[in-house]
Amino acid sequence: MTKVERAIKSNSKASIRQEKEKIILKAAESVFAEYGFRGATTSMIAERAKIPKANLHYYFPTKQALYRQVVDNIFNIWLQAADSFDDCDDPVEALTRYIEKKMDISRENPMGSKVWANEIIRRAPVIQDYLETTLKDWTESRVSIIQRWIDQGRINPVDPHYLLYMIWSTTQHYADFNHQIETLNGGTPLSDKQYQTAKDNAIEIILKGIGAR
Amino acid sequence: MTKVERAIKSNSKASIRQEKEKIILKAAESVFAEYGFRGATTSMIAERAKIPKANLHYYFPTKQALYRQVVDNIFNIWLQAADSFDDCDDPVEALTRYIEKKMDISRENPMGSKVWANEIIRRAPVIQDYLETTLKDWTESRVSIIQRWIDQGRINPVDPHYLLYMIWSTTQHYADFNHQIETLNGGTPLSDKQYQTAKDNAIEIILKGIGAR
DNA sequence: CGTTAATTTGACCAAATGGTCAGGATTTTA
DNA sequence: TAAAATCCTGACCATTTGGTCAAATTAACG
Repeated sequence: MTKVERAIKSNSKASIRQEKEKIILKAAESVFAEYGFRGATTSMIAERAKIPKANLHYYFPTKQALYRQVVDNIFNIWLQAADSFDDCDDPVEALTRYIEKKMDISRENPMGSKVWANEIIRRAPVIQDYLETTLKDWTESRVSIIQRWIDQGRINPVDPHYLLYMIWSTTQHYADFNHQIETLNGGTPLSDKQYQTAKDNAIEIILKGIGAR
Repeated sequence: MTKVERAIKSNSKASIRQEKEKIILKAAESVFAEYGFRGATTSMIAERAKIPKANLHYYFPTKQALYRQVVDNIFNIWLQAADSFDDCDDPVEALTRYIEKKMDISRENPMGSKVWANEIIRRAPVIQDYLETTLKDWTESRVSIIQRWIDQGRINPVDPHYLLYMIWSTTQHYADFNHQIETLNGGTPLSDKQYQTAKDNAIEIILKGIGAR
């Protein structure tokens, strides 16, 4: 009995679409992550989702539409992490939380991060509007917060932009380059303990690096 | 008079191959950077090199061969940066030099960095052997050096691997994600001055972060 | 039930793809 | 200058690609 068959059993037609879209999106995410938009093929995605290609096109009429959906989901996850920066006015706590959250996302959703990386490398044909609006606004507001910390003498004077880039790159590296890290780790993925150490090290170096602790 | 025509003038048949291969490789690098191996097409590369596709296939019989050549060139650049880590036993100077060199490479050769990123994201189908031999050996030897610094109390105890990953990610981010950075910078690339600041910030935060200064 | 609506899929298509090739142009060499 | 070697390219080809469609299957509902 397949997942879909089980879905049919449990809730039938109503949930079959929901269930299948989820399966397709997951398959699509991993194929887009690995090959980028152009390099990905709808038959690869269909194969990975274990459905005929024609069925895939029943749910998502075009490759574009499917890709768009995948990217939207990723952006929502990104926004989740963004929230963890709020909530707190203390630089140590705010940055610790943010870095932790981003590291967790890299571990739990590496494919999403890779799709994002591919998008940016291709000069963001699909998400350019996000970058210019949501991302830009969020960044500017965070830059202000960090600048205030600097003005208050709570952290050293560094350009907040480059601090953010450092956090983004360091954390996302564990998703985008996990294959390289795995290879250097003797061919096995980082254990939970190793990953915790990586996380601690990242937080430690960055916080100490800006004189926050 | 085209570049090639000039090449013919200056040295003729002997250098024409050399000259054209360079043009093709440069075009190929930028297309592979943008679309990955699968997503790139030989006609796109030919178009960007301003030659007929058949001519491209005269110099590089297959897309694979062309890609291999591009990746080899990039790896050589990588090795260049690797050298700058040697020469010196002082952590501050060695790391400063290394980070500087990597930042310079990101600025001067962003396409190469992107091809590398694509390769890793694709699980290194072409360069896996490099990762397991050259990169692994280099990394292990650098890890030993860093560990010695720690044992000597010259820097704080951090896992050297994660320190290296941080350096790689931070520096390469300025190449791989330069479009995002540009967008957040108001649509214009970082000026030389801004780039210098980014470089200084990266060095400052990392060195202070590990207690080296 | 039986009718309607949603889902599934094999067969198909036009366009794009990596690559070939014959024959022409240019340069080198004897 | 002749012929050998290298370089160039329009036309071509088999395969792959994104996407369609009609017909079949399954579920929903009165």
